[in-house]
Amino acid sequence: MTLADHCYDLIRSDIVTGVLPPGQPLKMDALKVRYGAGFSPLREALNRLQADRLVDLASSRGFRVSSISLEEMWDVIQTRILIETDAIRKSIQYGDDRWEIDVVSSLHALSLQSQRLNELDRPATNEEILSLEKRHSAFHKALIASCQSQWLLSFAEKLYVETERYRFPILTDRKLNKKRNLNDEHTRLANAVTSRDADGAAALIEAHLLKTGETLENNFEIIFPDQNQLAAG
Amino acid sequence: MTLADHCYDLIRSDIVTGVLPPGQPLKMDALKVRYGAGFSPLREALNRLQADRLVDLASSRGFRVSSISLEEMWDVIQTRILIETDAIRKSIQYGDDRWEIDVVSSLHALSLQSQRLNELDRPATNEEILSLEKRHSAFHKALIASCQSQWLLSFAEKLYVETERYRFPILTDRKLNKKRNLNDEHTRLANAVTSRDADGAAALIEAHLLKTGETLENNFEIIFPDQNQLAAG
DNA sequence: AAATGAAAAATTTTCGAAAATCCGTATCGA
DNA sequence: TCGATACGGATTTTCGAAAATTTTTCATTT
Repeated sequence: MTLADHCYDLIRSDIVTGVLPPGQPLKMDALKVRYGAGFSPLREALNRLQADRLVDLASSRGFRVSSISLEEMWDVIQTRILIETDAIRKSIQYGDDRWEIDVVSSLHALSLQSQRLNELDRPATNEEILSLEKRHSAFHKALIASCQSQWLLSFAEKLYVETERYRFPILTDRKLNKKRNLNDEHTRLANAVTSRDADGAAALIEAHLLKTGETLENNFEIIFPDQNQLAAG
Repeated sequence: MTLADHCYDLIRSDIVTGVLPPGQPLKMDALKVRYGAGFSPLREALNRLQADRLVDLASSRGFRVSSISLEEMWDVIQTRILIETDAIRKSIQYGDDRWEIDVVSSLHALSLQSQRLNELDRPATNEEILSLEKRHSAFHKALIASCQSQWLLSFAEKLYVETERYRFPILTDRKLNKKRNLNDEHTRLANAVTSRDADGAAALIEAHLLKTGETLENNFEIIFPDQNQLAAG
């Protein structure tokens, strides 16, 4: 892995976790210090992130973390529904044993960590939440992995990351209580997959994403005060 | 516009027109000479093109033009159908007068150039074909322009460019006769749009893209001998 | 006071040299 | 003969200085 790859991962993670907040200008000198790399790998990473719509680039005016808004969040959710319902149908159509096994095992990995964090008598550490998030991402990826379309997969990946920008800060906020039982929804999804029920799986994904959107909307103002409509500025 | 932006445009155009053929390794020194720029802007451009899936990057092994295949072409077409049918529905739902006018005027611009090239008693120049292609792209963009989803628009743009990789070499090959009357299909699309017929427009887009896919498939072997399955190598 | 514009400061962008890495070839030992 | 390994050239990747650009400051004019 090159330095540019490494910078890409680090900056992307900092944007998703909110360490680099929406709208934040990204000055090259500051980035150099923070990520311990020269101009070249940093600029390569930023150019990739621009293609992911995670940073904005204004000619000769540098990079900044792209803004967020409720409108944009619903755009991502709606587009995810379009992409992922199609991808899960194809995945169910083409998937083999190996794929089914991956779905089941990634679900189990996710529920183990989910359970573990639920039973904690203290707030979860950032590391524990990152591990949960990693398994959550892996499960969602597994569901559509055998759709046989590299384009759908790449779009789904980008959209997923963008939703995490809205979701991650909710996970780490200890004041918010997360009543929603995701385990149930995830299990039903995996069941639809193993019984090769394409219509059912598509409907479950859609419901799951709509519910996610509502959760994100309900917490948006609390987590991101005054961030809405920032794009208009 | 920065040098990096300019390099991006030039290299992207060279990939789409086939000047840089699929699979071609892109050596930095050669690019430096060809595009008259230093390492930095070139590498920035290549990193963006990688996100567009137009070039592949193997860690420390440099860039190469990404391969093409019939399989990949159908993946692009199928994904375009998914994205563009949804986008045109939303576009019809949200579009105002300005949008309708843009559709009509971009259709007219396209048919003017199309007519002009048809009536030529000599083969069209590369420049004339590039102008046609520009208007074709503008028309397709206009149809979905008011869908109100930046994500759909950015996906549609990337997919469109990728299809042009298969289509452009057919346009410039003087031996192939292009019987297909695109004007008719485009006019019907514009009509569906101005009569706000979402189902009709979606069906027309789908048919249009499927037909395009068939044309590309029929000409693939002639234009790209031995290119298929290159990805496997 | 507001607007203009020139000079200075801050910042981004670009360049080519230097470091790191890869790839083909030759050499060695089993 | 085959496989492993070391060498050298080719190539990519990274670095920081230099050039270009934007932003800020501040004096001057209207």
